[in-house]
Amino acid sequence: MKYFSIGEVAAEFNIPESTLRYYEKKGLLPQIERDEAGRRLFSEDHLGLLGTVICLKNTNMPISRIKQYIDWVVDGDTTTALRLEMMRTHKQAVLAEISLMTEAVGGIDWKIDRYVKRMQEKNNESEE
Amino acid sequence: MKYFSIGEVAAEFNIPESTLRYYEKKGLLPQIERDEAGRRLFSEDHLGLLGTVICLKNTNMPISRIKQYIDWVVDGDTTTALRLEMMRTHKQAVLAEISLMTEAVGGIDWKIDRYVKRMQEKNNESEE
DNA sequence: ATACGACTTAAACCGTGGTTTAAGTCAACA
DNA sequence: TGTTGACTTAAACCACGGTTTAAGTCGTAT
Repeated sequence: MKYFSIGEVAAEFNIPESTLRYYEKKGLLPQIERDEAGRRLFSEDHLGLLGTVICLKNTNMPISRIKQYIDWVVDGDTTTALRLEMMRTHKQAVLAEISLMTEAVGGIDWKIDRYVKRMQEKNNESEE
Repeated sequence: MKYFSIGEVAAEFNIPESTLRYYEKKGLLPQIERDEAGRRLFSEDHLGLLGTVICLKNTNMPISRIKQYIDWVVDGDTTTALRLEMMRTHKQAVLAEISLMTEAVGGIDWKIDRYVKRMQEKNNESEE
């Protein structure tokens, strides 16, 4: 099985190594092996897990909750129902936030329109 | 002109009074008048401004940048072009974040599907 | 008169999510 | 042999966005 150094993983996902260490410490990347010199060896599984962590982070799930999810993943198939429920709940929260932001974009557009018109008026005046 | 107490504004927008005081201190709500006893008097204009602040906050604009925007509003029409550019830039950032989240919802959906199937399999097994 | 509720202040405090620092280990290359 | 470069650790530090605390001032209702 192929393993990756922390530097490779950091480059691959374009995040600082310090963040990877921080995630491990917080329990988001469990059971990372080490080589003889104590250096982390990330497996393919860890890359997948990290992808999931980043996905959840991108949707503003707090670290403590991501940890809960990862703990359940580690626990195996007995936690499928719990994970399913968490993902369904989270999806609803994300959709709610997307609508909030989409609504706000409407307000921003409204301002943009006003400013564009104001700029046009200013230009017209200067041509008179 | 009608004025509103901090309690009324807090209730209207459903945010703590402490947050309104914090926003004033940070410069997001400028030129709030006071009554003889030193209590804040929010004008209708302030309600509008607060709506804008909340809109920008809902789209994750940092306080320092919201303050810049408000400063420009206070400066008047000479800053229209600056505000226009800021709103256009911000809109692009918000749209980018919305797509990031929308993409993440795809990943979440994928997990939901897997877990649903896994649950169904488990139920089938228990019926054998 | 007094007690209550709504308000005031400055300053201290808090959780979140990392980032930075300092000191050290190790492998490989000149 | 010695000096890079990639890694290790624990602990300190940071920005952000508020929230809480403590002590005090009003206006009004009983």
